[in-house]
Amino acid sequence: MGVDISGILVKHQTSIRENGGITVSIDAFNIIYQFLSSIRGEDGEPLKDEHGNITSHLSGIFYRTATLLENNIKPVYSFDGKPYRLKDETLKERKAIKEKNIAELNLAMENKDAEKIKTLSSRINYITADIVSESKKLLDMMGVPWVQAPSEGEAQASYMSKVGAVDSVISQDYDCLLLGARRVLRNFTMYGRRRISGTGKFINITPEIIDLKENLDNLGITQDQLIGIGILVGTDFNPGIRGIGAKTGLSLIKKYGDIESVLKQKNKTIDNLDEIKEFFLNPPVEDTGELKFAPPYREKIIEYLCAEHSFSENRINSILDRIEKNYSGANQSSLDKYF
DNA sequence: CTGCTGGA
DNA sequence: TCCAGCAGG
Repeated sequence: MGVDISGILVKHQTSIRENGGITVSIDAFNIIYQFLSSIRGEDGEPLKDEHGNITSHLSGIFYRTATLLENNIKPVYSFDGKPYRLKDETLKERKAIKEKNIAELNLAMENKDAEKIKTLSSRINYITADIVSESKKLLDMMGVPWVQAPSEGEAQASYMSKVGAVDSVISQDYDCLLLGARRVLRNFTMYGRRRISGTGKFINITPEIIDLKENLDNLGITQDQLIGIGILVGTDFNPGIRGIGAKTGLSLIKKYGDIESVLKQKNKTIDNLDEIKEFFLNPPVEDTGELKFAPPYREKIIEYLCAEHSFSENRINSILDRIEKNYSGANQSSLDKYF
């Protein structure tokens, strides 16, 4: 997914603890999609409340956000607006369906459920307008700000790190670096072992931090050249040049100076090259005002998650207790002011 | 994905 | 006490 320039990047192992106090941006659609495909019950379906409404996104957002807040990390969620004009909607949709089917297929294979494997292709999940509005509503109740990106949420999230509105972007995608994010945190809330899909094997996952300036200095290239490497390798907007991976891309860009010269030497073309470059250099984004955080509004959250959506009151209360430790100085008037 | 629990 | 495996909604 995204731009695979992993092979040329310097990464540092980090931990949630040593990042206490920072502010981070998160591409909301990206993680909601992950939650919908990975938070599932034994039947392989997303979690649902007693009325049959999907709740995997609420579960994921609540627990993920809580983990960050408990560690004194302040998240801002960036929601997709209009897709960038270069994004091929049909391809994007097919890609999403494919990814979901792969995730479900892995699950079915683990369960050795032959019948389920057959029905996979007919089951498709979309991020609906309800899922989006429910997610925003929960964030409001948790006192966590979100921004509506004019276009791609990832571009907006990266821009906030670029201009210092947040410290880092939490993302698995290296696209953020092409988009100018100063720092990217990967595997940030994962700890210990993670199952490799399909196989029964586990690998150790550790959070890592990637610093843009450090990497540009280390590689001896400019931001424009990094973008050139990314486009040669392939982005969401172009398939990339066959035979060019991150390392080859780097040496070609360093040898010839820019992507145009590389393409000329290789006698290749990339459709919409200028527009793709423009997207990474100057994507549609907006300056955000002051990001306001507030203590979670316990009664509203209990009402929403437990009464309306069948979550366990014990569980939600104990998580809220943990979050509230970071807001011990807050008083009732600040709560009233916020809502 | 993350919390919780029961067996070692 | 620890962590693998299961439950959550």
